[in-house]
Parts: sequence; C-alpha cells; structure tokens
Amino acid sequence: MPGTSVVIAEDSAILRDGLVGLLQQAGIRVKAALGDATRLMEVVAGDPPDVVVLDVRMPPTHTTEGLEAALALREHFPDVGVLVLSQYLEPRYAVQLLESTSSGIGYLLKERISESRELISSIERIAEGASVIDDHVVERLLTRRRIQSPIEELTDREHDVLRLMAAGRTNAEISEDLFVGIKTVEAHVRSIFMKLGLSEDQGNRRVLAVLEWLREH
Amino acid sequence: MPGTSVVIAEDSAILRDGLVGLLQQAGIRVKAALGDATRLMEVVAGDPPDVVVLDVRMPPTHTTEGLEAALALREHFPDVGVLVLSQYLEPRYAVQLLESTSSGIGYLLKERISESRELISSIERIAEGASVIDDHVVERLLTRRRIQSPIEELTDREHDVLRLMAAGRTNAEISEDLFVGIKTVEAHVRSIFMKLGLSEDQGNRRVLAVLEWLREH
DNA sequence: CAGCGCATCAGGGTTAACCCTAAATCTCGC
DNA sequence: GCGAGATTTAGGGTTAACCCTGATGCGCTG
Repeated sequence: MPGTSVVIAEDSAILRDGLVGLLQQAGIRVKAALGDATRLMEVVAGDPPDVVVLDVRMPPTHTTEGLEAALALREHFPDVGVLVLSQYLEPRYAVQLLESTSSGIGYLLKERISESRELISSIERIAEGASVIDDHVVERLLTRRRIQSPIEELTDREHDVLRLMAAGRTNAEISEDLFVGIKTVEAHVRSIFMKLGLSEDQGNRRVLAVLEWLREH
Repeated sequence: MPGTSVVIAEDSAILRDGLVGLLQQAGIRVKAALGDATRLMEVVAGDPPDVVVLDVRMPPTHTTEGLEAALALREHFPDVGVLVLSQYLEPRYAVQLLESTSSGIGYLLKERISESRELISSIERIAEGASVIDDHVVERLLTRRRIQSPIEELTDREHDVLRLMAAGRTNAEISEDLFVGIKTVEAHVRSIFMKLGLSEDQGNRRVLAVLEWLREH
C-alpha cells in the first residue's frame, strides 16, 4: 500500500520524531507533524491525508484534547481515518470513539507498539477503512461487560452518596452536603450495599463499597 | 561538546527511533540502540559510551529492569553517565538513583522532553559529570518531605491492621486474621488514627485511613 | 537495672453505622 | 390516571466501631 499519507499530532518531540522516521521509512508520506491539536483541523482541511495519527493527551490541558480532536475530525472529515495513540489503558475513550463511528478508527497503546510493523499495518488498515483496536482494550471491555460492576446499577443519588463516602465523609456530613436528612443517607447507603452485593456480614461494607467505587475511578 | 557518545536502551521502537534521530541530528554519536537491558552490560563493557540513556520500564517484566540496569552500570562503570527516562512520576526511583551515586546521573520524565534541546543539554551535562533531575521530581520530593505521609510512623503491627482494614475487613475479622483479641485490634486502630492525624471528628476515620494507605500502595 | 516503646487485653462507656417497617412526594412512561 | 421507581423521611431497634483508663509482659537501650 504505497502512497498512504498521514498527518501526525503528538506533543512529545521524541515520539513525534520517531513516528515521522518510522512511517517515512515504511514508505508512508507524512504530510505534517504537529505538536498540538490547535491547527490540526485547518491542516487536514487544507490537504486531507488518508489517516491522522494523534495522541489522546495533548497541550494545553493534557486531558482529552486528542480525543475531542478525533471526534471533530470524524464529524467533518468522515473519509479521513483516525488512529489514536494512548499512553494508558482508557477503555472509555476507545468506547467513545467506537460509538462515534464504525470504521476507519484505531486505538492503540503506545507501549504495545514495540514492533513498528504493528503500527504500519494498523495505519494501512485504517486507511482502507478498517478499525484497529488494541487487544488489551478489547479484552478489558469484554471482561468488564461480563463481570460488570454492579456500580452502574446505582441511581444518581446513590452515586452522590457513594462518592462522598469514598471521600471519607460520615453519614452526617453527607446529609449536610446533599441537604437531606441523615435517615435519607442511611437509606441510600443500605441500598448501595444491597446493589453492590455486600448484603451479608463479611467485611466492613462501607470500606468495601468505597473500594468498589475507587476501582471505577 | 561534539563527540559525545551514547548507548540507548528503550523497548518502544518509536521512542528508540526518535531518540536515535534526535541525538544524531544534534551531533551525538549513538553507539548502540537496544530494545531491552539484557545485553546492555556487555555492550557497554565492549565499547563504553559517555552516557547510557535508558527507560525505567523494560522487558521482560516492565517493572524496574531499567533502574536495576542503571544501578548495575554505576557500580561497574562509574565513569559512564546514566540518564533514566521515566514514563511516570516515580520519585522513589530517582531517590534510589541519587543515593547510589552523586554525579553523572539524570532522571527525566518523557513527557517533559517536549523540547529536544532539553534532552541534548541534559545528556551533555551528564557526560560532563553533572546530575540532572526533572524539576517535577524535585518539587515532589521537597513537598513530600514537608507534608510527609505519617503512614511511615506506624509500627509493623499497625501496618498489618491497616492493611487488613484496607482490604475491607472488620475489626473482628482482623482479630481472627492476626490471632489477637478484638480489644487489641481496637487499640491499634486508635493508634493508627492518632498517628495519621485523624483525631478530630471530621470524616469517617476508617475510610480516610484506608484512603491514606491506598495512596502509598 | 531502669526506662521506654510495643503489643496485648479487660472493663465500661458513647456513638455512628447499620437494619426493618412504613409512608409521603415526585416524575415518568404507558 | 396509574403503576413503577426514585427520593425523601420517621420511629425504633442492634451492633460494630469507636474512646478512656489501666494493666501485663517483652525486648531493647542507656
């Protein structure tokens, strides 16, 4: 697949340089290599590549700029593939990407790209319209669905209470925080325990509920 | 400082390639670029560079291979500088490195090397025998010393109790686990609260103690 | 040896965290 | 409107998690 073209957006100079080198060596044409996402849209608009390769976290806030850029790209340029590189295992981002579209999307972990062949083939498959998701991410998603945390069964209010419990607040403090009675908080707490399967007397349920909450956050 | 020579050990092909490119472009001679630390010692022994640049986490276990390699290098080749690149902020590693020697050591965060100049100058300063520590790491170390977690003040037994508390066990269960009386566990718990500064009646002390424990583990 | 910290536990408190039942709103979809 | 679920709260329990005081024995150190 000679002639595949890409635009890179990656803030780390080392990684950016490494990507450019690897891709060019593989016969892929690098149209641009940006250090942030601010000018990404206009660069792509001016000279659309086959695939945009970008990092999830980028300046200025280093949170989800890359992801937002990816979603915006898919909206305005559906024909341009997007390969998101992530430092960590963040299935939520991958899910959000997959929900936005169904093809021409990739989500790979940087660590996993020990073999440059993996990266090259991923880009070429995305250019062809396929989707490439890191095995680790897929596995996590599948196991999550199976052993799904019952924490998602909680209502909004119960979430509020559990969040404050996880912040180390007492029931009395939580009732003040939420402007409700202590009895109400107790009722929510009991409901939380039930939904989390902490019914019987084994272990400190309050701590166990907090641990469960922390596992998801 | 023309003629500075380095050996690179970095498992990510992208980063490794990027490093080689950046350094060569800056006039630094790259004697070797390895994907893991297994052959690092013999490569360095065969043709000692001025500086070895390596990642903290590397195959096969991706834990502290890089760090151990760095310590081993300092021991056998005190004249060879070592620059450790870390993905995350892990002050412990930096401390361990600093304790092993006092010069020719560097510890930088990958994210921080947005400017390649920073990397180049760091390598050259290390080649000259200086030490380079990332500002963020230094800051964290200093603030840690000041607001040092009082969790280290705990005795062995108190650690046992807190660990079980963090596992969601009740006092009664802990007393069974440790083969002591409930009153003993209660005494330890009270002592833990006091040492962690959770004396006042604000917040659920048990949960807060667990959170403190989790922060260190 | 005298002192100190640690670990152990008793006895006797207080209270926050729990359970159960019951009931009043409110919203929402059918 | 009517049932379902969410949210709210009362009243009246039980218990685990706490506090305080005091005591014993052990090992280490000055």
